[in-house]
Amino acid sequence: LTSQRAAIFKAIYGTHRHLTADELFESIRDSRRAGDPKISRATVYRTLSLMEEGEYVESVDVGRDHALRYEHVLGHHHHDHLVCIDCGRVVEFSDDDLEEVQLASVAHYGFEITSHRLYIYGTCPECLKSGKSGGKKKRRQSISSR
Amino acid sequence: LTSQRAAIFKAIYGTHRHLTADELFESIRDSRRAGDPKISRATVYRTLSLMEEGEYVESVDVGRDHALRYEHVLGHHHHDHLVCIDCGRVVEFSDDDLEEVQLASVAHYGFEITSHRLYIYGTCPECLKSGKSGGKKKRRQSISSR
DNA sequence: GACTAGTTGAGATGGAATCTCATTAGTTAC
DNA sequence: GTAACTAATGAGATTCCATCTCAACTAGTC
Repeated sequence: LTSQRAAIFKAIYGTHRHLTADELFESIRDSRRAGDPKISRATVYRTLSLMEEGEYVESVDVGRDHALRYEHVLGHHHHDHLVCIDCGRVVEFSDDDLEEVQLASVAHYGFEITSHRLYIYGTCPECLKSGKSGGKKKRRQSISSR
Repeated sequence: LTSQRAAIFKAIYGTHRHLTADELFESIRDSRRAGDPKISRATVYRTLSLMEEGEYVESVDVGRDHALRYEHVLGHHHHDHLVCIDCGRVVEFSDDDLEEVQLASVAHYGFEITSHRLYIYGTCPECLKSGKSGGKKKRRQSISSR
């Protein structure tokens, strides 16, 4: 465990935000705190891979046109995302039954399942109330990840 | 409707495979069939965006280290995707129970649900057999779960 | 101190997708 | 038929995220 790795660890476990590798890199590089070492992007990426493999962090793919974000995972539970197509609001949710049914659905294909990604799109209560839905579609939303 | 667009349309509706923009581009460029026009990558990407917006095709995100794949969507029933993170193979599946459980999971948030996307990632039986799957690929695969 | 193994930093590289802008094709007006 | 407009195209440059390369560094061992 080098001082670079410790700094990354500290940064990720010290916030509840979902950080990108680059945000992490910049925050450590620009930090004036004592003990924060010199660091390079390569090290951040390498360390995040290691941490992901060791299941200390998890990456969240917010869409093809955004960098991956990372969240710490010790003491946290898996969740999916409910997205408002009008205002872009994201709600996290989780449901163990759902997880089970998902796995059951594909069991007979013989894959070794490692992960999944579920996005549910709709209009949130606030947007429904303000009645604007049905207006302009979010052209990018359909791409789900561009 | 230009001849380029027609060629793209024809190519995508002429197969059940899930093609990447680049595969599409190459197949049209290299085609010696009469009527297939000169084409550029930019046109392919532009046309795919248009077709997606018009709901003629849908993009399938096979993972961060693979290009997006496209499938035609007219005359098809909703389905989800089971994706091999090693070879990129995509299996379509659908399960009405799963759909119901999904809706039930988020019912209490008060959203008016319009659509969803579910990708389940794993290693397909063939790749499992060829045994290479512990190797280098793992890290790139981005996940929002597990 | 010299050997070895593992880690690091800076910049080069890679791949997918987008953008720029001059050229071309298609329409309409006269 | 052709001049004037408008829209679409192609080639290559560009962007962005992520990975790779490789020389320099560190830490532990003998």
